[in-house]
Amino acid sequence: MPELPEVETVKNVLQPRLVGKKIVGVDINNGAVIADAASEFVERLNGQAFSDIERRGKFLIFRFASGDGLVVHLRMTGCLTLQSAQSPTEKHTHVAIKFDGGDELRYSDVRRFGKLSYVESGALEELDGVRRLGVEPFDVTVEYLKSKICRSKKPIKSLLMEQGIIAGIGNIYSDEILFAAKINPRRAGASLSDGELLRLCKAIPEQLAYYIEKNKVSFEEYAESNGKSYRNTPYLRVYGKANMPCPHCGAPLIGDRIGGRSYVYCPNCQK
DNA sequence: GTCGATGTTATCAA
DNA sequence: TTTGATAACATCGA
Repeated sequence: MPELPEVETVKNVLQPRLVGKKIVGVDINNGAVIADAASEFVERLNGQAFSDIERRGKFLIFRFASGDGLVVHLRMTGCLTLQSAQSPTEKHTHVAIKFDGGDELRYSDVRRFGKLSYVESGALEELDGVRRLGVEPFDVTVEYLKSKICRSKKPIKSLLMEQGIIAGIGNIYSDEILFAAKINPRRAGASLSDGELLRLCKAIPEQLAYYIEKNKVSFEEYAESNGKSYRNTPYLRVYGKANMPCPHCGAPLIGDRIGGRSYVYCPNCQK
């Protein structure tokens, strides 16, 4: 499900409620979502106290007072909620991290693509995936972007989704970014002019910041929807809107596929 | 019942 | 080098 704006929402919702909480137990219903052995995972989490939450790309990094950490990637359908231990559990809840106050952090994931990894202090950045990430979208410069894509024949949409170039952009927001920058998703990276690179470089942080803002939800609202309350989808301009009128020029938006991923663009506005 | 698609990513073959 | 298929898995809609 989530790309950077949604992961940012999860972080913002959980942060104030989670920091300071001490783990008194861990229930694992399905060890498939744990990177290492389940028993070891439980043992190491026990007694840890949360000190902070960070987001890096689409990864959530929970820091403990001990210096160790818990790294979570939600992939397609992963979901984290903080709930009372008494509240009914969803069908696909695989892990429950229990606190002394009687509530628990639950990880549910219908398709089980997501992963939870316990990481020792100092080894956080070396975790596979995290280690290979490119810059955060808010730190992209024209020079950086140019250096990464100017020799590539790959479609710019695919390049935007490469986590090793820019961390956090997926299928939805690559469509939205390219629409905002008025660039055809199929254009080869190497074919972009300096002017187009500039537009792209501006659109990347602007679009993500816009959708983070539109996605702000209260803790209660988030909990109520079992962590599925992503409120920014009504504001999407092209993703999932094939055949509907372009919000800019009114021409019908076109749906197509690149490398197995569907995308939508306006043939009139995006050259 | 079947097929295709779904917001992710690692890996492998051509 | 790069592109596409595949695999992990469950669910939904046509």
